[in-house]
Amino acid sequence: MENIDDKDLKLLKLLQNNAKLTVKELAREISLSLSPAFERVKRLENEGYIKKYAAILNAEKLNRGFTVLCQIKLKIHDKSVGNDFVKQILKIDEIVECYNISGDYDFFLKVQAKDMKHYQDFVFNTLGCVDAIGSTHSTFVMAEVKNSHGLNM
Amino acid sequence: MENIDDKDLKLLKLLQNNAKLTVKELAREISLSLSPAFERVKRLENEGYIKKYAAILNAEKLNRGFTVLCQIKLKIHDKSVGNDFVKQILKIDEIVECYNISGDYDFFLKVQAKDMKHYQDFVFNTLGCVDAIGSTHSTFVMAEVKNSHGLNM
DNA sequence: CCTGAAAAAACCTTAGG
DNA sequence: CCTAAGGTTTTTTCAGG
Repeated sequence: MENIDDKDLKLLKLLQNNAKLTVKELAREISLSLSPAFERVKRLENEGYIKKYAAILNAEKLNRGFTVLCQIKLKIHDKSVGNDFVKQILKIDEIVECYNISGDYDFFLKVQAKDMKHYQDFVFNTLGCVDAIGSTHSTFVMAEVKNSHGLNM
Repeated sequence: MENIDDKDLKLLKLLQNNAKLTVKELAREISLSLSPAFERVKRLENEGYIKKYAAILNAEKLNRGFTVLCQIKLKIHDKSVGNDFVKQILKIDEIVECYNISGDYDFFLKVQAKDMKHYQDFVFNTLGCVDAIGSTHSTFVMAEVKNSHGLNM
């Protein structure tokens, strides 16, 4: 893994916050001229520091403003059941994140639904069809206090 | 709130996945010519469907690949303590997300640290200095199974 | 690492259908 | 909604220090 300096880090911060900044603007921010700034951005992209550029969408306006944190226990802890579970999780749109976790539960899901009614339907009719699931525990998000959409550096 | 059609939805999906697509490419994908495609994107931006454009960074390469889900109970449940807590949370870099939640705990944090050692230091020296906190419970992420970095539509 | 120039591409607007 | 044109800006490359 290669090294990055303060200017690279600043570029990453700036682009994380606003991917539409032009090379000219970035160059000014890091006190370099256009060419080296451009080269740095390309290097950060090529070396994988920047995974991709994405539009951050408004979940509320797209009927996905109801966030639930859902913990899951598998019925049986073997490889094939786990693989089966993962395969199904990947196909479910409401699940935006899934982590294999330590503790009493096996998986942690972040679910984005329209509202409580939608979530109930999701639990019964979507999760309910995932055979590997033993039990679930839902925690409801009442308010989003902080969401950096990335790293704070 | 205005309505969006299938083409708008497709634009949002495409841009969520890759914000660097040109208007020409987007136009081709939704089978429209350049001008209306351009107008649609601007409309989606202006009406707030697109909150911003961001570079998605590689947490691993930036020494933030160790993810912990941390639940927090406040000492006292009054407005000033809550506000105080929130104000401090916003300033802590390792905390990338924070939600006010239902259930036994009051807040849910997603923490990105370098490694366990860094996390331990974070719990003792950073969270340890947040006066409002009554108790914490850490759940460690062993593997990221799914992360859409947005909505699945 | 830098400056500066310049080609190529994309953006954005406007006019007309 | 479309095409087409044209100015502006940005991207990208390249020569030379």
